[in-house]
Amino acid sequence: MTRIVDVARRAGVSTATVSRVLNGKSVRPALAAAVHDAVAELGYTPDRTARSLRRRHSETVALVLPDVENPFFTAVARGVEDAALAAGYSVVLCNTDDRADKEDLYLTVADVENMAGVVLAPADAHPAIDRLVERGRSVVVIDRRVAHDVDQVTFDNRALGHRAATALLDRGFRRIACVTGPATTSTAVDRAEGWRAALHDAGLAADDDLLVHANFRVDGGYDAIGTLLGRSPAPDAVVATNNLAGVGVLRALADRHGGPVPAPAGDGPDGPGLGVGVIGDLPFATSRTSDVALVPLNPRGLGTTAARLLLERIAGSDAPARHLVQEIGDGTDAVAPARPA
Amino acid sequence: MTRIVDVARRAGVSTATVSRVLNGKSVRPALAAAVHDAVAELGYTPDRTARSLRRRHSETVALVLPDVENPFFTAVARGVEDAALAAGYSVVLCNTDDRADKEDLYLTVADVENMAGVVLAPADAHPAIDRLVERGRSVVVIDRRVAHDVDQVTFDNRALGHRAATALLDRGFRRIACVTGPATTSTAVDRAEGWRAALHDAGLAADDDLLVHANFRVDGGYDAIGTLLGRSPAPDAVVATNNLAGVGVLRALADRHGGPVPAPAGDGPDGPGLGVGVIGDLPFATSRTSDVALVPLNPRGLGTTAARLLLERIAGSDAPARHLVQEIGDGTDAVAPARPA
DNA sequence: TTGCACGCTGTAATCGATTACTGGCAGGCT
DNA sequence: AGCCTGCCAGTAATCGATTACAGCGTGCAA
Repeated sequence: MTRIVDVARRAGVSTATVSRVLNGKSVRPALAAAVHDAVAELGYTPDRTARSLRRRHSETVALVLPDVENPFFTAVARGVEDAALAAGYSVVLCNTDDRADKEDLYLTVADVENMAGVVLAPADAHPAIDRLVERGRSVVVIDRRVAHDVDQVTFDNRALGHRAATALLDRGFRRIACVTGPATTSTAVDRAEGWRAALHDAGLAADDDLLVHANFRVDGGYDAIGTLLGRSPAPDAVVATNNLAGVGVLRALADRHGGPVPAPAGDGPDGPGLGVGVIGDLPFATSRTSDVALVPLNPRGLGTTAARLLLERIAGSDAPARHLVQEIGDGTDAVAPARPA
Repeated sequence: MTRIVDVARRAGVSTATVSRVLNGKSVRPALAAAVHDAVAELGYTPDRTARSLRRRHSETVALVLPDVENPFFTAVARGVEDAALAAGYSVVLCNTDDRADKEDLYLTVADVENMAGVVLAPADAHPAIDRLVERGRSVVVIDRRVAHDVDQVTFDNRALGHRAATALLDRGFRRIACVTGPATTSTAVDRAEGWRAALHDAGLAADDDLLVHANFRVDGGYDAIGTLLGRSPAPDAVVATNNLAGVGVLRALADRHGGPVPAPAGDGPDGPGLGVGVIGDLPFATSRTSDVALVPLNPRGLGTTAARLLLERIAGSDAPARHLVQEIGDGTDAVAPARPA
């Protein structure tokens, strides 16, 4: 292992000078050149651990997610990883299973490991990030809004719900149900609100019968179809407000009578078909998705945006906390400042 | 930040004693108790960075994967994470996109970051792990076999291929094609070999026409169906040797005539249906999977097994390199030693 | 009683990079 | 000439935990 002293000796300078050259402080050109030569000859890379000890923070960021097995979050992870890596940071991945206690654990780990920062998709509306923030660690919250005064990046969830419902309205459906997540998550609530607003805008009632608070997993969507088909009158279409609920809905329909229908007229042989709208992407769909009204998201963009904010904080920005809205149009990753609440 | 000296002062002992208590060396019980009290009162946690500097390796393991967006690998990641976390290690995730250059980069990062070890699903048969091994870092290779003398955990891929083909034979199919991955990966080759053997065992010819070397992604499976339907005589069923190729196959069939058929008799309205067998799981399938002959895997078990081996190495085991075969029966994570090659 | 061995504890060195502080030198000003 | 300023480079302190080494006390044997 070559150390900084080896480089210093070889270049005929002090370790301080080597350090300065490597960190871009001003040094006489001749010495800088000698240092660079020595570094190249010895193949020297600074020891990250020693550097972290001295600098009091590491070059690692934590990405704390409810569920890495959800393709939405894996895409987020890719985005974070891309941006972080380009800046020389590594990403450690942490799964909370949507449980506050595991989340706390990981946030503590991030703290005692002196990680440079945390990107957090919180399990509930009150993540334990205050201590981290007080200690000067950078934190960016994504996907779900929280009341804390930290940087946040979310989608315009109300607009997403509105758009999904409108797409089904445009296809001619009239009695449109909504399968959303727990009422405790802002994402679930906001998307459902958008759905409701779209129905109102179309002059239709958003019957409470038609709103199901399930969970954001496959089984939630699956079971919700059972519930909804028991309503009378039954809906003629359903909006699933996230990808996994959408998978569950589609699988339930496939198990019953062959899948979603593109328009109200298209009754299948096994009963009246349901139209389906899904907020999110279905990268592993095993059926035709052209009959589904998809409102694609841009989770990877969400990840890169969050990482960018985080890196700015790590670099020392002390601007007031920002709340960005991740744009989704056509997979670009443009970002708009949040509407004033 | 409370440091070890604070604890030492409070307990009225030296830092050496505190360290020894915390690391389980023998210390007079009275002092140990005092240290424990002080630790509890101050809420002390040792600084991992400082510890890593001194111990010359960190408490982090790298998990280097071709593609975290593939549900198979995310499940592997969960397994590794569970086991590593239980042992107090963090996991950093690295995406190689199946490219050797990115893989090299990450392996180098793992080295210069003094990571305790690496779990690697290699992009090709010759990962650059020799330098890591020489430097005494622990390495476990998973999923694909390599010629290096390191611990490896794989599935019995030949048996998997055999089983998938046999399942289709049992359903009455006779002209069974195979869509597998690049001929450069042992996994793709072995599974195809199993497919071929099953046909031979049934007294059928494994026509070269029916073996497609695609890639292990969705588009590979999708396009392969186009190729196979152009053969004459066309196959009556197809084995996809990994999950994503399976997704592609199913989606291609859905786009053409409504999906897989459970048996050769079941011609659909839009043409002769194909039977489908898939090695792997389809957690995000949006169609009925009961018509698909699934050979489920146990990627999470693969991950925990690999992590277990890795942790043993990190703890200092210098047993000869092991090659384990991950069992898949019923989702358990039992492990058998490899058959002698 | 003296000597030796053993076991526990404390002091201080160590891991490797960063950086506060000090000192030297050059150039400009009075 | 004498003084001050500013720039640059080197020395050494520093981050916090671990551990080699030394010292001390106890107990046993001669």
